[in-house]
Amino acid sequence: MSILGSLQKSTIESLEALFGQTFTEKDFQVNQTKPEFEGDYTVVMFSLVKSLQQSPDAIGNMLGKHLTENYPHLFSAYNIIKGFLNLSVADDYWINLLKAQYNDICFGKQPISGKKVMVEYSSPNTNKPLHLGHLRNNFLGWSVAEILKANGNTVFKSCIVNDRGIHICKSMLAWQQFANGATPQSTHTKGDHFVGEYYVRFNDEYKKEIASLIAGGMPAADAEKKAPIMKLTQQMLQDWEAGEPTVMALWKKMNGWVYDGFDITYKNIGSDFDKMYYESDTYLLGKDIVQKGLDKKVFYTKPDGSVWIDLSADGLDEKLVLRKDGTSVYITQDIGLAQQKYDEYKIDQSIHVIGDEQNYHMKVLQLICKKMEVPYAEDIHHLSYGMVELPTGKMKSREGTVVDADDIVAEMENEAKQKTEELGKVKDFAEHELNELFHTIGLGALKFFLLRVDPKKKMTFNPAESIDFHGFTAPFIQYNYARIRSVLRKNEFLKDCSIGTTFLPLEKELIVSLERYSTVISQAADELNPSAIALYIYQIAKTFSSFFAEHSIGNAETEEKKQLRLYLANMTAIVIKSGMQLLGITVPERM
RNA sequence: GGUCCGGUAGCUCAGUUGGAUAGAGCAUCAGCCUUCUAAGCUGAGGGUCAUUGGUUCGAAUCCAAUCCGGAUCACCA
Repeated sequence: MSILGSLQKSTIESLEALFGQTFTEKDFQVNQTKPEFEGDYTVVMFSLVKSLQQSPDAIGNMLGKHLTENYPHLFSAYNIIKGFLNLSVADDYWINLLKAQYNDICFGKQPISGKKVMVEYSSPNTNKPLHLGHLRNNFLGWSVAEILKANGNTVFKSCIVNDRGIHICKSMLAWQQFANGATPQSTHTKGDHFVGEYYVRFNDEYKKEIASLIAGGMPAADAEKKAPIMKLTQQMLQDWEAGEPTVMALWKKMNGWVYDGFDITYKNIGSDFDKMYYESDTYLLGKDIVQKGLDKKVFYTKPDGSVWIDLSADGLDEKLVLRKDGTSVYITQDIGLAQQKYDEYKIDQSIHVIGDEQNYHMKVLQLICKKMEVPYAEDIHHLSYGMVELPTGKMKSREGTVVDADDIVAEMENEAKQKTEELGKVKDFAEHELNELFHTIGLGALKFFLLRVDPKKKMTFNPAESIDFHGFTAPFIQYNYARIRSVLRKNEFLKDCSIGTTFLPLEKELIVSLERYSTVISQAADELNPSAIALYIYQIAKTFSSFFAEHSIGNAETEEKKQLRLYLANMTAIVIKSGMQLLGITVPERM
């Protein structure tokens, strides 16, 4: 049990013994003690005043006395300042923790609980390459999956590929009309980028046609519908749905190019999936559920034959679930896919990593599932994250104003290369080791940059300012890991050597922080928030960095001190490596 | 217009179910490499927590109103 948990438990027991009243851990607050006061953890008395009918200081005195007397293995001293009971945790406690856990690579993680969770993330379209916004999604989804695993869940990572629909036909049509048979191979272009160019080309041509129609006197709204290239695209979609062979062949060919490109990108950024869903397989799902909903009178039919749900009583609007021609819409597929995931994996929770622009859509999905009374309705969770914007505003693939995923990763690696070469510390590395290091540092910096911010907040990325490698960044953390590893290579652990009984302030700060790891993991899992991990690991690295500058490990005053510091350094390395892994970031042995 | 999200130092962000004198990084300034990696360390300056009112022992945090920014409300996905 964590020290926080032990403190809560012993406080509850003490209050019961002292006052004969039963409390839970929610009835009082426990904080880390501020550095300006003596102690490690603080119990705030005020919330107990009402039910105990005593002054905060009186309760604090009794509680502090009782805790130190009855739990001497946990608490060694206490003081009370203005209603705050500051408790000093016994040095023995930390020494024992250090001895037991300093080399445990599973430290902080929970055993498997049996709970099954699916995390759906990434969800690319097959008409354009991934951009910076997708990277935020990918890093978030992957990290949340790892954090949930660390918290004992069995996790399935899934991906729904938007591989059909009018937007896919746009790039197909543009290729058909303008490519003259060009291929990724013939142009030496990565497949997803190649197809993306035709998606942009479509929109350029479309705009031109609209402009000339308007110039000819047609109203703008009509021009958008009547542009010849759009008419052809709509025809192509109908042909696709009819399974017309040449369209199907073109579709398969171009999607194949895109998948070849995605494979490279996913491999490069470390995304992987246990299950791929394709919209071309799932877009008809959900229709039979709509029928059930009609039977249950959850849905209703309008005179033209279209099917709707009225959510106005829930503060939303009427929502279409089936077109008048009987074809399904976006939400219909999601209803069907949710059912399929549940049937296939018997999951207890389904997490959808989707941008906040779809908050409304996900709310509708959850509501429909509830009204349909499906068993998994309460377990659909939308992990909503804010958009990544440029200083000039939103990124738009259609207009080509995006920060491309492959480009930004390459730039970061290049940046890492430059800085590494300037410092000149790894001149003995072989070329493949150097490339691996640049990848580790560059991609790490990018992942950390995107993950350190609360997911729900939108963020601005300024391409003119390079992402930092100093301060609250992955390279800083990686650097501290490398320093620890260097020290550990140069010094030996002695078997059966005492590590002393006391701590200097910075040693103490480090072990107290390390102990919190499990609490931080479970908090991050509850909140589905990797930034909690990022913040914590940075704080660990910072504390170690101060410690490292202040105290020598190899030349410690005594052998006991040296051993203590080696234990501390080793445990710090393990927590840093473990925590960074939860963010999808690797740490180098040297840099 | 309805609904939802956000507004904390020049910039980017933390700030636990309300708690002690609101914290980091970047940038600026001043120090620190002859010893374990200076991608570092130490220190300084920098705040009307958007505004106003309320709730109470106590509010950046909760409530109400207002201002500003964003998302969304498609027979698109």
